[in-house]
Amino acid sequence: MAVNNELFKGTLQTIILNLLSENEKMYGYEITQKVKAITQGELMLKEGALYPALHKLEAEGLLETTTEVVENRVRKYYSLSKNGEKEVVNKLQEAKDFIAQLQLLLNLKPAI
Amino acid sequence: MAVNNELFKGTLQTIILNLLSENEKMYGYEITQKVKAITQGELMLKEGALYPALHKLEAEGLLETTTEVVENRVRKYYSLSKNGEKEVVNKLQEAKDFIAQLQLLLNLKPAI
DNA sequence: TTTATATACATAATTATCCTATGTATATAA
DNA sequence: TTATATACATAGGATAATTATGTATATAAA
Repeated sequence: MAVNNELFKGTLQTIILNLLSENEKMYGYEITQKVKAITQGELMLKEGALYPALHKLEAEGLLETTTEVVENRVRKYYSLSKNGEKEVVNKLQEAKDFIAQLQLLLNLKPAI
Repeated sequence: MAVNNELFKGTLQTIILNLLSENEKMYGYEITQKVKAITQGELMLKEGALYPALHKLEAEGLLETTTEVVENRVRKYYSLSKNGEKEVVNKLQEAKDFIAQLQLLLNLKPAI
């Protein structure tokens, strides 16, 4: 029973940047598997969404890459640049604000 | 300081349906003002997003309309249909699941 | 008086983001 | 030899929202 992927629009960059803030370096396929594991298979990050997003973040200077060959297959590792480290803080705050506002709008505010 | 509207993509229908589950009937302009008030001006619901969304929900049979003339201006009131009342429950659950997964992915899970 | 703002609806054109489908390539299990 | 997993990449299409524009009335400000 997967979640409605439509809702995750706009959150992909934040998810990628946050994963890379917790792991020194990750490669694309690894990111898809990590997302799958964290959400217990509910969110399947598609290649057609992931790779363009990674390329865009790299073009914006938020990610840096190194390539390694492992078992005759090329792996392209991504890691946060200095700017990426700064940006992930902003993106996470944006996400927090977004969730707070959405909970307000939908009356989902948990009684703490 | 407005939130990143990009993140709200996909949540608009849920927001509209939820507001209409709390109010017997609302008209478009009223919905934009209500959203503005709830979020204290952080989320500005644009007409170009709202009206097409209302028309779509009506076309799907989730909303019903009545028109009234108030101070020489036409108001088009929207209210939940029977199907709309059922659908708002599903949409809210989807939103809850989405928020939970996003909090997991971004390590925003509050320590309860 | 005419300009700006608020109210009230609507839609066309553009932009952004994601998904589906497809392609290349290696390794391993069935 | 077929399917599955690993690993990257991109073209084409779908969806949804934004921007811009249009119509129209009422009122406050300049």
